[in-house]
Amino acid sequence: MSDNIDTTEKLEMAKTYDSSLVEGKWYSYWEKKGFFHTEVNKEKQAFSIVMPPPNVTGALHLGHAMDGAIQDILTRFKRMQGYNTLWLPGTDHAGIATQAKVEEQLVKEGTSRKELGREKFIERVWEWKAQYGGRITQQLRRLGASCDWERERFTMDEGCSKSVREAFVDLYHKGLIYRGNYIINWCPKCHTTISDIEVEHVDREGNLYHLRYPVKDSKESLIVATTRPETMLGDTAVAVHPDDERYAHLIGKTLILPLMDREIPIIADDYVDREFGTGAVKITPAHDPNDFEIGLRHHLPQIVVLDKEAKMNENAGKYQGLDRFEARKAVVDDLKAAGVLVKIDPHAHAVGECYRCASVIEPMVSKQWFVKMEPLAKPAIEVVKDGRLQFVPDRFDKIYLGWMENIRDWCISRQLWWGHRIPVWYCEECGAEICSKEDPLTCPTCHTSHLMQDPDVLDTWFSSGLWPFSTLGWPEKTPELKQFYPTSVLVTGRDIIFFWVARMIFLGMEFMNEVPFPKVMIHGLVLDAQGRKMSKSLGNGIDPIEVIEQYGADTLRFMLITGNTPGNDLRFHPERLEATRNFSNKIWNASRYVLMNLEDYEEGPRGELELADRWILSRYASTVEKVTETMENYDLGEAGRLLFEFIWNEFCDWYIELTKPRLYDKEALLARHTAQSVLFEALEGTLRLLHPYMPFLTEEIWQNLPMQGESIMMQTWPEVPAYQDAVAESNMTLLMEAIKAIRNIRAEMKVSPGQKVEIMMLVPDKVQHAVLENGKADILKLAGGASVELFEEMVEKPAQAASAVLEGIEIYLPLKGLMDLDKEIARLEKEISVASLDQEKLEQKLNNSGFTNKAPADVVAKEREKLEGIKARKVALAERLRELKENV
RNA sequence: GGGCGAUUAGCUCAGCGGUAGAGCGCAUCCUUCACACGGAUGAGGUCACUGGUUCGAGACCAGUAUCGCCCACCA
Repeated sequence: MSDNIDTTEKLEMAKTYDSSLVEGKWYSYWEKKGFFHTEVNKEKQAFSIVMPPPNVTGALHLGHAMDGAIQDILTRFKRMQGYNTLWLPGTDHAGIATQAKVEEQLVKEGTSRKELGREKFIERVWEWKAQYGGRITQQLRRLGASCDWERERFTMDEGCSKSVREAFVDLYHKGLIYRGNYIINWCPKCHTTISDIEVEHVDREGNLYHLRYPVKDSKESLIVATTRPETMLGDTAVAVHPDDERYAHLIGKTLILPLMDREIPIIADDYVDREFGTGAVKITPAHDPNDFEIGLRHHLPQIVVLDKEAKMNENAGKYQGLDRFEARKAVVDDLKAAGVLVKIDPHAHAVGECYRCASVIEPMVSKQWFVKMEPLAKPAIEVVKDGRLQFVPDRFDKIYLGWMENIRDWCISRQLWWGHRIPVWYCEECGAEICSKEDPLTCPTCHTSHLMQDPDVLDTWFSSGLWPFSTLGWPEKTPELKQFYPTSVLVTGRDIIFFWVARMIFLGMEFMNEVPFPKVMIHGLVLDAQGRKMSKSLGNGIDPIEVIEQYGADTLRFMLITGNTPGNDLRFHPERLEATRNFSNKIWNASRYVLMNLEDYEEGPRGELELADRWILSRYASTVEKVTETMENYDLGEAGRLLFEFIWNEFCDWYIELTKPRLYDKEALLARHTAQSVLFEALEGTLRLLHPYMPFLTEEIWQNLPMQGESIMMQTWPEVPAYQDAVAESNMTLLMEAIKAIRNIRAEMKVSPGQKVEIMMLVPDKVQHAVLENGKADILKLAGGASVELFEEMVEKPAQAASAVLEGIEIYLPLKGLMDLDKEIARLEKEISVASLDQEKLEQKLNNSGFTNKAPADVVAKEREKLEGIKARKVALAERLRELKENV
């Protein structure tokens, strides 16, 4: 036990649970005791999860909180089940985001990245990381995350960097990484390329400009339609469909490109859609992905007309220096003046925007590094198809496969400074390209030392794609890698399936020749109350830390996990926080009750179990079984719901109430001890079941129970006890039904709560009779009776009495002078009509020979039984009604 | 242009082949020694629509509508 944490302190018996008083205490206790840490242990089966590394620049948001809660629940669950459990945390260097953050800071200081220079700048980023990078991991601790902080990793730490280097060099030598001039997505604001999935397509209102290009040496002309007239400056052809009769005679002819006075050919290509626009497309190979492809097919020149700022460059003639949107206006004006502009139609189309800064992306031909995807995608597709890797829920299989099957090469070079530098050097003397794990000193070809490293860094996702094994020591064959790879399950949001999950799968297959995880548990997004994504620009974000401070981490966790189904988005409703907090408080108070009555508890054999004891133990056993099963199936919401129901509706509402007479009777030693013992067992076991969901609350309570052991989190997961007792469950149901019926009459007849009434019950069935006879005391207490009298038969039924008719049982509350007879008559009539409806439906069903012939025999028998019950009940009700009417 | 998800009580969501459920909200009552962040009782649903499969369908199939989200090179 740690010096500054006193866990022997007696439970503060406050009526309301105050999470803020206990959460910090327990977290540092767990961490100091080393409960989160795992060593390799070949004797035990492993369970491992790698945490999706949040950006170092980030602050915890509700998405992280949900993601973390799920992983922590699974981790705590498996740890208690006895697995050698590792939840490996870490953060991501997040190239663009981090660089931008530090650049912002530099601007405030009146300097800039360029002024500082590359080396100094990177130093500054590391300083920044040292200072602020721990925020998000501290926040994860607030959530209760039981990850192994001793193994915390960072995508740019030494080990991960070594993995990145290894992976790059290996892929390079296999020919799976190449450099070349291709069309890429350029962000003019971030000044870097971004990959295809980092481009967000947004529908925008724009125009379709129709331009007339004159045919050389002819009076004819060709009208093309374009949404981006300024790119005409880089046109190197116009394409028409090969079978388009309108233009067949023009194919092979030459056009004069207006404004530029350049000659460009008319070519034929299948790509052209005859229906769209005029059926003639201007081709700008350097600035459009399709045009680029067409350009390759027809060997067209590529004329880049934009620079890195998306301003027109020297190839744009007099437009040089204009921003692309200014250039558009200028070009359109000039085209209009030249009589080339035929018309402008409004036209909505998708514009690519930078996922980060929302600038319009410029497709551009540029020399970049790419990962060749086809060979890597193949095994990554197979493992999902043959089930070696499964998405939970499985509908995400299709989404993943659809993407993987249509994947294009991955542009991995970024024009940033913060990130993993591309391990390629160019010889300034002979032009040789050297890719190596060790920094080369001389050129292997010409042996000079004039080498220059490629200035670019790698896409952040390249390093996170190696995360499941780079964090375990790869490329070294470490014991950790051996025990914990493949990891057991990956938990992440559906928004990064392509960015991250897919990359881990194909990189895992390539380097480990094994899936990185057999299961991927995909959860939805946390939306605001209106169902919108939470975002900075909308200002609708909720800070999980504020929620934790107000309601407690347990409440936040439970709320985020329950109330929806796996894979679906969750709307954030503050009212649900209150409801969940009330649940925490309910558990707290139920435990208070148990603890208050456990002061003199000593272990020892129980006396005879009462019905309620057998019932709650049976219900507890069934809860252990179902909770375990649903958790094994990753259905955490359902398991949470089961716990909620058991704790509140069964343990609190019924069992606790039923133990009171025994607990408050200090004379009945054995009976009291028995109740104590059962209460204790059910509560303690339930706390263990609940611990993964509500680690702090359960620890606080558990530490106050007369238990040996350092922490609930290190206890074993409950086995299903052999307490199942169908008889007890059905007898208890009968008793509860009777009590509820009496309560109902009292409420309906407006009998004041203080008013004790005589209760008479007609119970001909011997078994039922015995059950209710034994339950007399409970009925008195829970239904507010002055006396309970049971009859096997009743010659004369009480006249002025309200009644309830259950199946086989009639209950009478003589309320002479207290009741409104008309009201009671009306009540009975209503019940009879409801019963008649039920009877009618059942009879219809049973008269249907299709049903009786084809439905399973037990279903038919059950329906018959039901009908008999209803009939008998109806007879009793009618009888009762008749008697009452006679008395009016 | 494809794909996915949602459509069930006023609200938020479970249920996924055998007579509709929870939480919140609402109504009435209750400050009894676990809890008013509570207890008791109750009201409230032709399970979006149309067909089909089945003895039987919120539940399975086909389609329609509305909303949301992904993906996509029609300039």
